Amino acid sequence: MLNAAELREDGLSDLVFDNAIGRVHVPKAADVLAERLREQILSGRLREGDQLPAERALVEQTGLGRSSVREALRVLENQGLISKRPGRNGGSLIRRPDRASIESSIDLFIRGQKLRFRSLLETREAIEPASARLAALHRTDADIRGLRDAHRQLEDAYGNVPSFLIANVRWHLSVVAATHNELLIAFMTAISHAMHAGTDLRDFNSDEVRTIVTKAHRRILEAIADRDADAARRRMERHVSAYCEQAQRKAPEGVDADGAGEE
Amino acid sequence: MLNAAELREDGLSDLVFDNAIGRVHVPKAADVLAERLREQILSGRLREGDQLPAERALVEQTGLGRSSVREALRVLENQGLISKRPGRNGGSLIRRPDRASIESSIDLFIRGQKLRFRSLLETREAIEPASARLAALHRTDADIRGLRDAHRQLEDAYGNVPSFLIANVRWHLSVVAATHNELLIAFMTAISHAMHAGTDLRDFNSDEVRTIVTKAHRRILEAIADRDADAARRRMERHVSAYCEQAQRKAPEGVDADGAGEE
DNA sequence: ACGCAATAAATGGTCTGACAATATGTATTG
DNA sequence: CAATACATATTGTCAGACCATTTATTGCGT
Repeated sequence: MLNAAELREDGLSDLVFDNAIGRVHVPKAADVLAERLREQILSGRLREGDQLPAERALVEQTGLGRSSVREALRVLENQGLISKRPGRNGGSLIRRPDRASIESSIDLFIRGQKLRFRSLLETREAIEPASARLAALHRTDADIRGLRDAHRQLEDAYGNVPSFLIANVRWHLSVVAATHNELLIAFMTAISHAMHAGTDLRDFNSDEVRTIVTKAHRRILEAIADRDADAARRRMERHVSAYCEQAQRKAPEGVDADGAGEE
Repeated sequence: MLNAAELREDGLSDLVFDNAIGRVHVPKAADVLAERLREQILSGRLREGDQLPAERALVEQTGLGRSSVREALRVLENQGLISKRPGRNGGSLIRRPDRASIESSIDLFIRGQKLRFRSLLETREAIEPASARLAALHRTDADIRGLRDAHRQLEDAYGNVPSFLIANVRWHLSVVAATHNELLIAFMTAISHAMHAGTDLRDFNSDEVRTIVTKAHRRILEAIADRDADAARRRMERHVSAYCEQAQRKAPEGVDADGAGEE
């Protein structure tokens, strides 16, 4: 294998390289292979459902060791580009990455950065009204059935705060699902996880709040069913911003999304 | 290591397990370790800047083989949770995941799913007006300087369509940057890459279009500088939706974002 | 005592070879 | 012919060696 060491066996070339280029980047074998395979997959030269060569075949083709090949495949698997199966006729099946990897990386980001809860609310305020509008435009009858179902669950869970919260999240996700926009769906799903974890149950502890929420949902649902994009959007905007205001009033400055209700 | 084989050395338990539980999931060693380390990092028991034990130390502590340990670390590195350095005093440094991993997973998703260009436009229509509003609310003086700088670049690039396009993207990213909302920044950055790749240069080929764009930007910038949230949002909404309409007119039904302008 | 060069040590990166676990195809046998 | 046993192909895992890279330590010359 050719690498940087051979490029500076004397002090002269050392100087040249450090001055002229600076910080020569030495890629790792596994990364190079992963990159090559990724391009082959994304460019369509390898199609979904096809099988990658077996590990040992890749070892032969690439001249790399099996550990490097395995690390490359591990990365691709992690990115949702392949899925592996052991056993005869097993191997690496080529897949198209789905929402899962987006969602997990957003989740990691939110948890890792200890993002302010306000950031989540702001993002939600951006996405949900637009989603309601798109849902009204693109919804199918099946979407409406799903929404009505989610609404029923919300009403059924009225007396149980944790269940109500879960049903609430599910309702909002149903709206986004009706947009048929995979990107918005992925964003909202990821945010929902964190929001749900970071929401203080006491926010929904009053009958009044739950009644208002349910009524607002009803009206939004009707607008979507009627394909009234403007109304859907306007109502959703009100609904979300009302909630955000309430949350802001409670915690005026940056509170972590760790869900441990203080004060 | 204990695994599924020992649970069904006779047909009886086989039946029991297949009927009662179905599809026993056997986690892989590397995934288990990665999960453990990830939780330690995210929970804060291992702090940013700390070092993970060396690979060979982890081998001893976990009882796993080095290849499994390495695959686990490779996954964590890929998720932006650690970064590795060779050499004495090298090792695995604990990091907080940044936007990079979100952006790359969104990018993979967009390319892998061959997402309709319309989906990107819709998402942009959701995010940008909200961003303009937040930028007006949260901007600092430095943000304004950055925006004016980006605006100057746009004007300078007026005559050169590819440069104009790049400066245009940069201007929009500057707006989102002024929101100081890491999540929105990550979303827009990721979408911008794909949008830029998928935009037909001819969309900006007329002087008229470029003049309109520049003027709209100017007015949005002023609103943000004046902290006029409503105006900023309204103007951005108009600006973006005008562009979307134009793009829709050109390609009324789902066109892949591969940038190869047909028709 | 000081500075610099050679050497050692610690660590990630890679290869090889072996065996285990798993899943499927194929032959064998009652 | 069906159920079972065996063969085979594949991923999963481990162990050990050696290479590459970086830093600490040592030792030597001045």
